[in-house]
Amino acid sequence: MNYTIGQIAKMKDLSISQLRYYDNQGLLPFLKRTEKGDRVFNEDALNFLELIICLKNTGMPIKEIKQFVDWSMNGDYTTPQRLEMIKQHEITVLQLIQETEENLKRIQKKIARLEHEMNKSSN
Amino acid sequence: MNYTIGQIAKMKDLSISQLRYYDNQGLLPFLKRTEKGDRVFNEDALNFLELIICLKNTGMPIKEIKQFVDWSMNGDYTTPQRLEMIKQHEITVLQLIQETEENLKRIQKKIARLEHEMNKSSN
DNA sequence: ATACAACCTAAACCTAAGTTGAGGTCAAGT
DNA sequence: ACTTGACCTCAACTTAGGTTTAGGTTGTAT
Repeated sequence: MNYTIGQIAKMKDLSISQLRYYDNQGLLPFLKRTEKGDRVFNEDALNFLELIICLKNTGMPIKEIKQFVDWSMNGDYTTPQRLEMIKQHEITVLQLIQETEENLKRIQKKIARLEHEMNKSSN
Repeated sequence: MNYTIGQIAKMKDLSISQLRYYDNQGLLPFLKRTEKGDRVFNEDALNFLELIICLKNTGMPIKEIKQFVDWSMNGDYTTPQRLEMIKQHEITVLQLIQETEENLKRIQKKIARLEHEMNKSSN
């Protein structure tokens, strides 16, 4: 199945200009074009894009994602580099989750205090 | 106990210019100054700062934090607004954690595939 | 006395991650 | 024929969140 940039934008909840921006930054080198020049996403492209979105949404900067993509296009001998990068990113994400959970606790404590305060002042 | 901006920066792992920037954006209205003009953080200020850092690190934009701070300085009748805002933020953070956990799974699958690929090519 | 460190302000500068605008191509429907 | 919609490029613009720079004050150690 093939998709246009507009269809992908809707599916993945990104803007069209965001997708074009990623392409310009070299994040989507696997994209084909029609004779007319329109970008074409096939299943493989969609799959790769999903990985890229995943890395982006977990805080990896675009430059770093580009390095990963460049390695991916460079064949199997780059597997060790990619593996190392993504393992490091896994650690980062695990830390992020943990810190966010601690922050969540603090937020919930604050909620409890504000609720207590509301009950007081309603008397 | 009172602290200087430099001490706070080290404690909270922020830059001094970041703290001054937050102050300029109106995030630290509780700060006192010495006669000389130096910022002074006391225990209350430190506590409030920690909440602000917590909101910031869970993705709340500075403008929104400022709204919260403004309400906080405006006395008890703003408790409902503050409560509503922070409850909404709790939901956002819960969603963020969940999405990040899903992304983590995808990253771990990718790691597994890359490791598999390395084993193959080492034969 | 003088040098150094730690603080200050205001304004200019910077980077990442996009968005917007002008001007253009093409295919489909009326 | 012509309008509409979906795509295109390239360059300029925007926004958030800071950092840097230049110039200045103050308190402490040598």
